[in-house]
Amino acid sequence: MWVSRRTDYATRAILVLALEEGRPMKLEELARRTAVPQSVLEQVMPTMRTAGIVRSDRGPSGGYRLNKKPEEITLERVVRLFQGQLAPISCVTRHNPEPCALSVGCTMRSVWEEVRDATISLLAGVTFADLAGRSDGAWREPALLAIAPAPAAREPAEVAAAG
Amino acid sequence: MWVSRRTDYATRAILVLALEEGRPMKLEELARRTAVPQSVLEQVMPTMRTAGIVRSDRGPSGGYRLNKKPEEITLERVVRLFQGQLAPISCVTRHNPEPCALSVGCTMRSVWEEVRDATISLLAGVTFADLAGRSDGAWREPALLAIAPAPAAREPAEVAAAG
DNA sequence: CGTATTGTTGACAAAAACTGTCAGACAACT
DNA sequence: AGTTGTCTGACAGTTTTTGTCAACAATACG
Repeated sequence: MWVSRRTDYATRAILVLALEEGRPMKLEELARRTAVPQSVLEQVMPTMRTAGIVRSDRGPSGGYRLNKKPEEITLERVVRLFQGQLAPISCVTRHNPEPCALSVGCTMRSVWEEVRDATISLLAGVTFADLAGRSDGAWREPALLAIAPAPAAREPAEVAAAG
Repeated sequence: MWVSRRTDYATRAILVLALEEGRPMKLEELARRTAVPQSVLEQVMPTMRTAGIVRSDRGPSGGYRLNKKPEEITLERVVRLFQGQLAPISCVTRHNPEPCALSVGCTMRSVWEEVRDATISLLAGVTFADLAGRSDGAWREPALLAIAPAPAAREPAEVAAAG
């Protein structure tokens, strides 16, 4: 039910690039605009380059650009890249699901499959052109990025299940 | 995008109890029927008891029973209990979301909210009466549980994002 | 009462995942 | 050649997850 930080970072980066369509953006600027540590983007961006989502040019006047049109990049694509399998549990991944300890008649399976499919179809239906459209300006203000990131507190809802 | 093992275990346990409606089931039997390590169920079941989902009786002839009718227990309830916040990212939890580093105009936020809501409404729409209905027999065969559980391998899909 | 049976609790260890940092290699442009 | 910028892998600290265990509390039954 949770998306890793790198996934979050990646989507932000693509969104910024989509808004800046065309102009190559340096890692340093991209990091600033997305409020992501540059050292992490150093890892994230090459992964997306390998996947064909962005292209990069080295040297002065280099930087990152989208390698496709924003409307061709779905959120699912990006999430998948960093998140791995989208299934909520290992016995219902779409490709080679792990054999279930309760293989025959594992009833829960069908529900997890539904959750998976709902998530996937939602993510697959959103492109970065859509997102850029929703964005409208606010992102372009570097001043807004000055807010300090709060430390993440991620506690279970009601009772601690673990000791 | 992933559900913890304990969440999985908990749902299995409730399902088995729903199928056995009425009869109290000992931890040991429950563990066997769900293929869950007993020592883990020792943690999971009391949590569900505290939450009012099951009741327990000690002593000989004791064990666990559902504390509500299966149709009153939604999957969301159980998942929430162990999974904590269902939002895919910390700035979009329904209750006190963490302030976003890009608070104003954080475009991604709306999508994560959609993912969250889709997941929640799906989980909230499924009760354990439904699940028990889907189950139909297969679960009742202890023989089917003999299959050894495979070690979980949970790797990113395409390119390793981390070193 | 006492004993066997069963759930309860908290501490704990090992493993895995996540996050962020860094240094040095490599490529392209001037 | 030098400068700018990307690429890669190793790495350390932290947090989460997973499972185990032992001591404890309550109930049933003789």
